[in-house]
Amino acid sequence: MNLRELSEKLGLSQTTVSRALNGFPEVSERTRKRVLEAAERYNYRPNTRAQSLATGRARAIGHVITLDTSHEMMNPIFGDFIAGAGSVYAGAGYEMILSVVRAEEELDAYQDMASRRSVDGIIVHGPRVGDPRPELLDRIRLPFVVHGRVPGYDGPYSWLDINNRRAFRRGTEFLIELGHRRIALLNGLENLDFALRRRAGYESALDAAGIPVDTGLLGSGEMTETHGYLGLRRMLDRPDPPTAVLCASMLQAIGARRALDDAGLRMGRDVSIVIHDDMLSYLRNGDALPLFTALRSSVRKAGERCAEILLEKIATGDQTPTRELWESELMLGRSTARAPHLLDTER
Amino acid sequence: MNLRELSEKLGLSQTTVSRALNGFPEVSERTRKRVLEAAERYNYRPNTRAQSLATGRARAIGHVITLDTSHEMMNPIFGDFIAGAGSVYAGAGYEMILSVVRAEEELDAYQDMASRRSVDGIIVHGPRVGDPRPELLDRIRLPFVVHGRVPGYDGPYSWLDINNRRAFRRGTEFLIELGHRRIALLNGLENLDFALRRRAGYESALDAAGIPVDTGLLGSGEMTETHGYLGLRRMLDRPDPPTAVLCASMLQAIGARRALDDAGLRMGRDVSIVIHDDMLSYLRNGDALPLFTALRSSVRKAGERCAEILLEKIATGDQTPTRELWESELMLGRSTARAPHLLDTER
DNA sequence: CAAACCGTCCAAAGCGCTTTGGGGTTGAGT
DNA sequence: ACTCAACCCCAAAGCGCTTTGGACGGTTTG
Repeated sequence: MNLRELSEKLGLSQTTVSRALNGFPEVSERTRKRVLEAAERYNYRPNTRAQSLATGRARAIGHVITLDTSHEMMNPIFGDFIAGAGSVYAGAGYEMILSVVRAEEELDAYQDMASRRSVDGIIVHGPRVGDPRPELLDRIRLPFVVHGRVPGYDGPYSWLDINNRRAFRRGTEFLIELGHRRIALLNGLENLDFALRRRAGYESALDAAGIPVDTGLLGSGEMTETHGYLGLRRMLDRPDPPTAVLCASMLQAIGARRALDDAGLRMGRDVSIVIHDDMLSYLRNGDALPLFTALRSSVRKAGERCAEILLEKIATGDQTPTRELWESELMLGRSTARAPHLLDTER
Repeated sequence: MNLRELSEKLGLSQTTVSRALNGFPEVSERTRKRVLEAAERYNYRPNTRAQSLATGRARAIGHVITLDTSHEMMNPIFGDFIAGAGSVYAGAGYEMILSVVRAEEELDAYQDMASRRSVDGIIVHGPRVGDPRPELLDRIRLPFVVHGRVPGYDGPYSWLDINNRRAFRRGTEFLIELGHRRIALLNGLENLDFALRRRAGYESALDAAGIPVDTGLLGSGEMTETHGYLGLRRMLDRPDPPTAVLCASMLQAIGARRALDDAGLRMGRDVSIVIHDDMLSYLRNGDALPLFTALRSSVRKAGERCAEILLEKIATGDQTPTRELWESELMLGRSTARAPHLLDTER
C-alpha cells in the first residue's frame, strides 16, 4: 500500500492524504479522521526512502563503530549506550544506522554517510588525542554530538561527558583518606580522552597529598578482565605492591580481584579497589550493597541524552553547542577498607 | 554533488554516468575510466535514498533489539554479534539499521521496517518459545535469518545455530568422567531456545550416566555476573552442594567463582566449572591456557555468517532455507579437576 | 452586490537515482 | 554504395513521497 493507492481508496488526492497524515492545518478534521482510519486499516506507512528523498532529511542518525585492526575490540559499554540512544530514536521516529568499519576506513565511513545523505547527524564515540573527526564533520556540515570530549580541539562542538577528572580525583582522595599511600591505577587506553582525564584526576589527588606518582603503579589498557588481571598481578609481584587500586571499569576490577585471589590476598582487607561503574545492564555492581566501591554514572542515560541533544540540534538547526558535564556518584561498597598498616596499628 | 551535476561536468548524460558507475557493459572503457575518475575527484557518491527508491531495494538490513520491560537487559553478546554482521554489511555496501524497542512494540517494529521499505531483510535475535516473529516475517515476505532456532516453528526458515545440546551434553559428560556426580547447571533464561537445548543436553548426559536430575542444582536466569553469583551461592548453602557447575556464559562463571571465593572454596580443586564461551572480545578466556574449561564458539563469526547467509538469500532470491549447525570446541582450562572425593581417595 | 476572504482540496513539479527504449556513428560485409 | 550489427550514448519515464501554487465554492465584508 502506497500513498497513491491509499488516496484512490479514499477518493482524495495524494496531497490531501499526505497533509492529513502529517497534521497540516488545511485539511478538515472530518477528512483527517477518515484518512487516519483508512491508513490504520490498510496498515499504510510512508516509504521512508521516498519521504527522505522528498524532504531532504533522512530521519536517521549514524553511529560509526571502529574496530581496532589489531585486536578488533568491541567496547563493552557500546551495547548499553546504543540501547539508550536507540530508544530515543525510536520514540522520535528516527532510524539508527550503524556502520562497523576498520580503523583505516573510519573517516571514509563518515564521508560516505554524509555524501550519500543517509543520515542527518552523527554520534562520535570514543574521542581520542588528535581525533580528526570533529574537523571533518564540521567541514562537511554534518551535525554531531561527541560522547566525551576531544582533546586539543577547540571548535564549538556539542558534547556530553562525565567529569572523569573529578571522579578519579575523588576516588583517589577517598583511598588516601583511608590511609592508603601506594595506590595503583588500572586505566583505559591512554590515547583516549577519558583515560587521560582519569589519569590527571588521579595524579592531582596524589600531588595534593604529597604522594609521588610511581610509574610502576600505572597500568593502561583495554577494558577487559584480562588486562585487569595481568595489570594488577604485575604490580603485586613488585617489592612494594599497592594496597589500593583504582580501576577504570568493572571488568578490569573483576580481573584485578582474580589477581588478588591468586596471590592469596583478600579484596577490601588487604587491597582496596575503587572502580568506575558505567552501570552496564549485564554487569550490575550489586544493588543495595555494591560489591565494589564505585564512582558511577549510567552510560545508558548518556546514550539517551546524547541522542536527545543531537535530535534537538537537528530539529532547531541551532548552531550553538550544547555541553553537559555529569558528575559521577560515589557509592560505598565492600571493596574498600582502611589501609592494612593502619589496621595493624589499631589492632 | 549529485548525478546530474556530475554528468554535466563530464558532458555526458545521467544514464551513461550511472551505467559507467554501476559497471554496465554498454559504456566504453575509456568513458568509464573518465567517469570513475571524476566521481573520485568530486567525491561523488550516489544518494542512497534516491537509489533505493529507484531500485526498490533498500540495501539495508534490520536488527531489532528488544528491551525487556522489567530489567531492560542488553544481551552481552550483542556487541560482538553486531560487529561481525556489521563488517559483512560494510563489505557488501549494505547499511545496518538498528531498532531498539520495548517488548510490546517488537512486532510493530518489524511491520514498520517492512512497510516503510527501509530494509531488505532482517536478522532475528534470541528466538524463544512461541516466538511470533518467523510467522510474521513470512507473512509480510521479508527475508530473514534466525540466530538460533525457533522452538515449535516448522516453517522452512533459515537459521544458524550452535549445537547447544551436544555442547552441554559434552560438558556434562566431561565432568562425569572426572568423577563428579553433583553437577549444577547455571542456565540462561529458559524461555529462550538456546537455554532449553542446553538444559536438554545436560539432562541427557546425566540420564546416560544414571544420575538423577536434582532440581536444587538447576538455576536459570540472565547472563550476568550477579545471577552466577547468587545462583551458585544458593546451591552451596544446601546440605549437599555441587562439586561441579556448568555455566551458560563466562559472566555467570565469574559470578560463580566469586561465590566460591566467598565460601572459601577453590575453583578447580573444590568445585569444577565448565562454561560456554562466546569468545566476546572484552571477555577473553585466556589465550594459551584458558582460565575456564570451556565449550567455545565465536559469536562474532556467527554474526558474520548470519549476515552472509541473509545477503545471499536476498541477492539470489532463493527461497530454500539455509541452515547451519556449528559445533562448539572443548577447551581445557584451569577450572576443572577430578572430583574432590576421588582426590581424597587417591591421596 | 461585488469584492475580498477563508476553508478545503487538487494538479503538477521535483527530490536523485535507475532503467526502458531507442538513436546516432562506425566499420565490416555484400 | 548500401545494409546491418556493434558500439556508445541519450531522453524520458518512473520510484513514492512532499510541497508549491492555485482552484473552487461558500461566507463575510464594505
